[in-house]
Amino acid sequence: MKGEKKNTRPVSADTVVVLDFETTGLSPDLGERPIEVGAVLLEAGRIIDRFQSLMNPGKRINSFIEGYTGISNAMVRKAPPCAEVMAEFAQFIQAHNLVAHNASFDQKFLDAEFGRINCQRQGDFACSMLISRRIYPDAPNHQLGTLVGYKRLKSDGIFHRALADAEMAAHLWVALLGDIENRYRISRIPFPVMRKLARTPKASADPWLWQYSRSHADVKAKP
DNA sequence: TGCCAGGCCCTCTTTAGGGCCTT
Repeated sequence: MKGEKKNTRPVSADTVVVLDFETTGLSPDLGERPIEVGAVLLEAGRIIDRFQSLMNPGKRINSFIEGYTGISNAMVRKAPPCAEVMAEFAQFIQAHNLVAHNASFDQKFLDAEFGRINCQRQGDFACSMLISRRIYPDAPNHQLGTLVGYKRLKSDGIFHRALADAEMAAHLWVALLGDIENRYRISRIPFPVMRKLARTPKASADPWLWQYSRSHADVKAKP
């Protein structure tokens, strides 16, 4: 698929790229590589562009990953190499801020692959999983698929494929923003505040958000 | 041959251990 069109959307406070990697394993430090990347560009809570590509990791995919993702060695054999795909992906994400579910995982792989092609990430990462743990403490668990069901979010029923997971994470991100803004009566919560929320100790996240709400009363009232 | 990550978060904690989450 790649980008539906060349992404020239200007970076703004209202744009964020939600991304997901499928990989050969858990850690690039152990030589694992991506086999697929999927991402969507959100603008003011709406998906306005998509990116998806398989890539050839230059190593065999083990049977667990083949079963887990449905991505086979035969599928990636004819795919472009990681370096080519990641160079295109860098054009897609530009300097937009980034979101992923368990972002530390995707950040590791993105930075490792960008390092291989001498490319530098400009946007900051926020983690929908860490924020979900703070905003949805009563969810059965905080796996992406569970949260999609818990919040009755849109899903095409495909899991563990990069674009499908990125789209679900995007819907979750929009739900988080809406629920925080409604619960704490904040008109628009900035991306840096979401990043700070993810790093706020879980037990103090609720009072911290109320404090933030009170200190930003000038933007509290919704039209 | 067998094993391999790492940050977060809770608790039977803090001089630690184990589950969660990502593939």
